[in-house]
Amino acid sequence: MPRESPKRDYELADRIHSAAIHILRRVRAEDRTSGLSPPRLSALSVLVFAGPQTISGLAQIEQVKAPTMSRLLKDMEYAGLISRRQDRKDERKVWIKATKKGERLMWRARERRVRALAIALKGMSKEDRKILCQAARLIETMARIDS
Amino acid sequence: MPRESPKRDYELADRIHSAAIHILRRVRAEDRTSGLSPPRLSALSVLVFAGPQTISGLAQIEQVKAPTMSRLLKDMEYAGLISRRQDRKDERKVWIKATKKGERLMWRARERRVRALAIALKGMSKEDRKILCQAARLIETMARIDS
DNA sequence: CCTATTTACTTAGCTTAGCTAATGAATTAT
DNA sequence: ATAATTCATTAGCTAAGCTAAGTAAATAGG
Repeated sequence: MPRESPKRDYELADRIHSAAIHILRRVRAEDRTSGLSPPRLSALSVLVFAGPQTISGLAQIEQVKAPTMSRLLKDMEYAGLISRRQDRKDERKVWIKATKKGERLMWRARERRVRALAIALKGMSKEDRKILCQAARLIETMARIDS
Repeated sequence: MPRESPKRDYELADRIHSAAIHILRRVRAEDRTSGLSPPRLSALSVLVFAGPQTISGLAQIEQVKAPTMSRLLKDMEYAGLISRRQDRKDERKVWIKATKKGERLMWRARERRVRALAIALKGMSKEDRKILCQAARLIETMARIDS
């Protein structure tokens, strides 16, 4: 329990928060070209990269209530991006899966999104990249620990 | 124009993006306790930490159209969080300023928000913190360069 | 075995936040 | 002087969030 220096922790947290906001702002602009809204894109992203989910499971992952997810999925199904299948054992559950079309759309969107960031990284030194890489890993670890 | 390694740039961008999402997810939960919605909190944050802005200026900073900002501010004024003053030279312009009440609310919200992150940093080694600090600085620089 | 409770999803109805289009008023350009 | 532009607002729409209430399936208790 070292508690190195509370004051600097506070400042550092502030800086990280600010940096996160700026990154996502930048990236959001790219998302608009996908034709899908951010909540739909985000839900689709889970389905594509983490596999099929039940509706309430997906709602939880996306930090949204079930009715909200239910409606998003209704529209996405209509658009041919996802498909449903009932659980064999428990007929209340509905498994949601990205369709081929949904997968293609997601990959393209992710490509654009990440490319926008990659462009910004292009001029950076090897050392700077290493720092960013390590920082990203630290944050991912941090995020996984609780919740 | 070195272009170190496009492939790894791509991966790194992906990781940073993911890290940013996780940070903001975590922090958003804190914001709910402020009683202010995220767009309002964010606009207020600009007013408190960057000083008074015109309405269209603030809209631009928040990446929102003028009518959207206009309505947000109407409600925030009603809540006593901001005040308006016409520009002396150009009577079309309206300068928006956070009130004392707005400032207090913002500081408390920021405090909670940042504290949530600071808790996660608490157990980290000096080296890890340094990496995060440098990374945050790099990202801020990166974000300021274009747009 | 039947009833009661819980769980998964949907529907209905509300609020907030985003947008565009159109308006009014002030400024700038021709 | 008039035309074009700029700043803010209003009106009216859509999307996305919520809660409350409803249906159907699964589970628990007596």
